[in-house]
Amino acid sequence: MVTLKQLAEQLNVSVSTVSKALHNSEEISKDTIQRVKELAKHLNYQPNRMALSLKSNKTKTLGVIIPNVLNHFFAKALYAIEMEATKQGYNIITCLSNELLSKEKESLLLLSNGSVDGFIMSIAEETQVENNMEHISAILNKDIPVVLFDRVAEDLDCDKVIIDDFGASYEATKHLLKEGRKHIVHISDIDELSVGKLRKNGYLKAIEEDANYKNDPIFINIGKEDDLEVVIDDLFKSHKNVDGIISSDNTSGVVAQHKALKLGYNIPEKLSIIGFSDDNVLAFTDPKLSTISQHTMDIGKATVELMIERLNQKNSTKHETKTIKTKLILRGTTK
Amino acid sequence: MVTLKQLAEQLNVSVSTVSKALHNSEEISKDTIQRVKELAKHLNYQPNRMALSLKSNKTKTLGVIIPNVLNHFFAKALYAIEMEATKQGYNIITCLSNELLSKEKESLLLLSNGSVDGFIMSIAEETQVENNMEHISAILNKDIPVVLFDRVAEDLDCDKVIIDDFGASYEATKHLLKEGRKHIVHISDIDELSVGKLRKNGYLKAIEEDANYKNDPIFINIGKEDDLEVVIDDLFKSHKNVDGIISSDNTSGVVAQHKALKLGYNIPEKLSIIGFSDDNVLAFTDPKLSTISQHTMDIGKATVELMIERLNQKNSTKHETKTIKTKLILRGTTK
DNA sequence: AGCTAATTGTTTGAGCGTTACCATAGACAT
DNA sequence: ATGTCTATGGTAACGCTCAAACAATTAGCT
Repeated sequence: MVTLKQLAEQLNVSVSTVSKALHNSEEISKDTIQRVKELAKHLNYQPNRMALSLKSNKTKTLGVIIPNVLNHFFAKALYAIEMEATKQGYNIITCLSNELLSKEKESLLLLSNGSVDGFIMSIAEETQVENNMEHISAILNKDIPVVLFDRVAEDLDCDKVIIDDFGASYEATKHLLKEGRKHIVHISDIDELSVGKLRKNGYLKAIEEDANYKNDPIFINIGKEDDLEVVIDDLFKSHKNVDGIISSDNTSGVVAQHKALKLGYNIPEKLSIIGFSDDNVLAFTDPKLSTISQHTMDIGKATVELMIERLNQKNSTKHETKTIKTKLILRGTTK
Repeated sequence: MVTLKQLAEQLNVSVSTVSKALHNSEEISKDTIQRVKELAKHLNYQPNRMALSLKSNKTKTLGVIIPNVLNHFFAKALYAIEMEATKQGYNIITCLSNELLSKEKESLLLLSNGSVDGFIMSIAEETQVENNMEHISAILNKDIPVVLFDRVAEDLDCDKVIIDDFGASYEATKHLLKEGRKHIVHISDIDELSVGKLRKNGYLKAIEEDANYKNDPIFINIGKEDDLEVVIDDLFKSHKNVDGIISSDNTSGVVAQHKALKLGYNIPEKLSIIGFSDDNVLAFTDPKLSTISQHTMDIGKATVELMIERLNQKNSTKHETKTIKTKLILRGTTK
């Protein structure tokens, strides 16, 4: 890499002159500025990032910790985060916690040595289950900003971006109730997660509020070890009269639809399905799955925006929680 | 952040003593070493990454440039790369080219200022279409190592990790021929990509070699603007007698299967399907889709391994191209 | 005992590539 | 002379490491 020193030597001026010239300093003569810039361009000079960071104590880099990139929601969030960060002149260092507390801890630790200006993260499952947030508090105590998205923790004092999981689920369930459904099932593979609980409660609330709904709520939990398809097969075996399904993740709604069609359920006449899904699954469904759109791009964007704001006025201002609107998109699997 | 200087002041020794003590230098007395380490631990000292990098001219960071994270193959590759990099003590800065030459160029440029020790990348579609590799050569000329995976460029002199696209497609087609299929279609949404061409040619070769196969090859190209579902509907309309399908991407095989089943095709009795798919789509298929497994985890791992090798012996050794084995996995959509 | 020589433990200083601040040299005006 | 520009150079600092210098002790030798 070409350095200021090399430019200075070739031009027979001092390093500081070169530095100033490249910054268009008033102190330097037009002529010198031009000579310096020409050579710099010619030699393809780029200021060394590490030296800059060392000097300024800013890295222009964000640490992004994602529980699972193979989950479409997080892949899309990463996509949105990368886009917005790039737009704002930041790079992202991506770490995957793989839902493990240990990996999350390690990433946080390893990057808190001046590698990044702040962290954007969604909390790993294990971390939420064990409710162990010390590693995150530790980062906050070091005055490194953290913005949480989607899976957040109540008691962490930092910026957050969430959706109204409770409300979205409540609304979707209400819709099924309005259709007159009497046996509505809630399927979830994220029962222990904050968002999972909220979605479940939204469903529950809607059902409990409905005076005409006489049946008990039905919760189907997909455990880590469970085979989604088997669980859903079992569901239809044990609950032949199910006529509404709310799925709290991207895939189980689709699988439920497939299984139901195979069993001869008439969708949406006899059975309605709504999934917390992205449109990447639509091509696999017929009729097209009705979904709760999470506006993942907006989530990612808002996350980065909050972070940058925070970085630009580190101290002051109270922490903010931004709620991104969801949207119930009715397609072919609902009436 | 705590610095050596702060430790030194508190302990009344010089900065270099502290530095050496933390490195267990022989020169420092046991006693001092212990005192230093205790305080360091107590104050949670972490060496400043930027200072280290500036000094050593190593960042322990890799730039990873991915064409599209929403594509499951790349998400999985990213996953594998992150895992292996972390294992080897490297961080990754992730950039998404979104299939654009301009974005790819920019990422390469921005990170080549000492931000990373090397680049791992799969080439953007636009870059391959325009066959413009100058930005990558430029990086190589700067002596920054690059490892390409999956989508590579013949004439770039660097390490590469690929699969035998031609062979895999050839083998899969052969299988369909062995089943006695007479109207085999090749569906692709990556026709302009190096890998797309190879897969197509593998299919073609197998068909041409088969003396008993009398029909013309049938190529279905999914363009950027096309609606996959519409194109596949059209396929079945215009080629009612299709009895074999090779799909060169993760989703079109699945969609083809759905459409075919809906139209009443008997799978696999009357129609066989093989996709270049990962197992994430299996839950959406019934019978289960037969696939060419690309061993994406191995690809990612090999990529990082090649990179680390290269970094550890920068000069010397000729560049290597590693071919990861594929595997034809026959499930329910083939006989 | 009295000297050098080796050993031990520490400090000094330079340098990685930058930038910010301060200093200085020369030209010119007062 | 003194002051005021203009254009440039020098130095320190960011946090770290490494080579070299140094001081203080200990060992070795006559």
